[in-house]
Amino acid sequence: MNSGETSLSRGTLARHSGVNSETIRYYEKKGLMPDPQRSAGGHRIYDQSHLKRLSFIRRTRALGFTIREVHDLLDLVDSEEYTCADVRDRTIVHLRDVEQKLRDLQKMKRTLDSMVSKCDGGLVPECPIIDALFDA
Amino acid sequence: MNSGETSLSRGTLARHSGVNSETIRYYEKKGLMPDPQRSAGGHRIYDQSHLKRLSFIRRTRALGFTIREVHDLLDLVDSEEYTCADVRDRTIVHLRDVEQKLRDLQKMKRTLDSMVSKCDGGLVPECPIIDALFDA
DNA sequence: ATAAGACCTGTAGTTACTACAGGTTCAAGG
DNA sequence: CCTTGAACCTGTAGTAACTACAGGTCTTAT
Repeated sequence: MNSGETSLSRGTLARHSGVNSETIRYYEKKGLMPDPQRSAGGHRIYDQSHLKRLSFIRRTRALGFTIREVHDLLDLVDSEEYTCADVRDRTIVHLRDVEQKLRDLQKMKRTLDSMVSKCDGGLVPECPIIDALFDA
Repeated sequence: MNSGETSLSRGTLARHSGVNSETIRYYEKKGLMPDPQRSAGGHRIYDQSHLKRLSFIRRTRALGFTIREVHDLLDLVDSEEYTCADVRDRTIVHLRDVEQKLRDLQKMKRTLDSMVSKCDGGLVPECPIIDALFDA
């Protein structure tokens, strides 16, 4: 059995995804991760698709999306029962949000870049970083 | 008095920054916001610089940085006592993080863009969005 | 066969807010 | 000047999203 399918324990999934193993249980309870298969003794059994899903959740959370929003994004994937118009509307909301985050990060990157390049061993230059990043 | 300086109450600062007014108190307790001036009766008095700082905090938190990390970024601004090498090292750490977040967001934006453009009124197309966004 | 280590459930603690209770101050209208 | 209602004060309690622990069971390498 299990020729091409690698099965993973919760701990292994945790190590591979970078998500704390307790958090995996938490995501299951919150409905972000599906109830997985179980061994005869009750241990959770995961596969590659769970790893992808969990990595997606980790990165999306790290970008500041709430659990609710991640759930929403995953619904776009999981469900076949929305109309295309629904999906488009929901997607556009997230897209606006993503675009704003992108602009903010680009500003931040430019400022950090310029700080790094200005620093050449002396004392701290005058860095009105807040002004540069976010004018009011 | 107060010719060019507009002074702001906590509520006004909250409305202008988009940060909950209770959260302003919280940030003060955590040392992200400075102890502000007080009126004779004890009310907090803010100015334009507080507004900038608070907006910075809000956006940076929305990008998934922890309070600790925001504190760290603000330290780069506030302090004159670090050497330039210190600042550069700390900045580079954040820069790597920002660059990863940028890559993730760009992937997410591309996928959302393509979802929106594919949707033209029918049913949901097959969207293996997780695969598209984050291959394992 | 057995013992260390990973897993099980349920619960309690932490971080980052957010809301409320009970009282004081401010500022606009009379 | 006085009132009165909104906004503010402090301290504390509640929520979201984890994270850790306690006490017991299962797995797996020897």
